[in-house]
Amino acid sequence: MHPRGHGWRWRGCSRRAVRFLEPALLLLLHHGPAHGYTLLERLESFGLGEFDPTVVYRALREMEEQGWVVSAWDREQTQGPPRRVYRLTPLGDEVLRFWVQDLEETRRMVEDFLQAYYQHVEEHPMEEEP
Amino acid sequence: MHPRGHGWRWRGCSRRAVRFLEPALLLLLHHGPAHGYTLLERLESFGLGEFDPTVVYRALREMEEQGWVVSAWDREQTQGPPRRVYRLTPLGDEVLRFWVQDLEETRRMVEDFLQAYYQHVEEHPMEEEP
DNA sequence: CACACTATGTGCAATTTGTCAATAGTCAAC
DNA sequence: GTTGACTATTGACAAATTGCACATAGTGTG
Repeated sequence: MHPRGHGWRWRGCSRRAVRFLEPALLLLLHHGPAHGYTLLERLESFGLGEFDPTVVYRALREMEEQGWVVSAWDREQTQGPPRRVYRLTPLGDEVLRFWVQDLEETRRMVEDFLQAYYQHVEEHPMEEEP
Repeated sequence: MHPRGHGWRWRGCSRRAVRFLEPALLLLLHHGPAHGYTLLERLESFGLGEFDPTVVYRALREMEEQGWVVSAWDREQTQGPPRRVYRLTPLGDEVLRFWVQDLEETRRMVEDFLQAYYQHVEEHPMEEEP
């Protein structure tokens, strides 16, 4: 059974993947330059769900505004229209390291939360309804 | 050093990959009924950062709309104006269990990401700038 | 040329989040 | 008795985020 239909909107769940988008793109670009369309595919094989192309392209353009990546047009080796090839900048590399620190902290938070949950339900296995 | 000033936004802590507010409130209410103001304080002692009161109260009202909690006014044992005491419903209890499953999945994602990162930087310790 | 696939982009509505300010009761001190 | 500090909740609106529908355009195949 799924909590939809009980008023569960699945927020935070469908949205969760989006929160990983920027760090995931930075990490993929740490492997080497790439263009949006392949990044889109690699993201999915990354364990996160599917992404709307628009969202990915937009994220890349915003990351370029921030100076985390730079892009150049590639009109050559393409099986379609020209494509924009993104490359990580030193700043982007730095930002990726900060993201990693942040995810470490997040991991601790998730673990603390889950531990608190399991410990509590262990001590209070049945909840009496008043 | 913090990446502010490099275009990194980091307002509050909103860009964190995981949002804990709702599951944390559900877990706190699993301990027993409580009103917003104390939940606000307990959230902070929970290891998560500080929360804006408005955000917490709003979350509680929305959770009530969803039927995860119910509230009643308490005009008695108060050191101030009447307060709204929230209590977890059976549905809220169920939703908490789904949140826990979701956080387990999130934990796996964070761990996979971090592992991919560390593995990659280990194999490519220095990035040459072209 | 019609069609599938590659590749990127615009624009806008809907939702979510942040913030500022308002209201209001209790208590203690002055 | 009123000023100020703390308790407690809410409203309204701006700003940011996200989803989605659609637009554009090149390449290769039958």
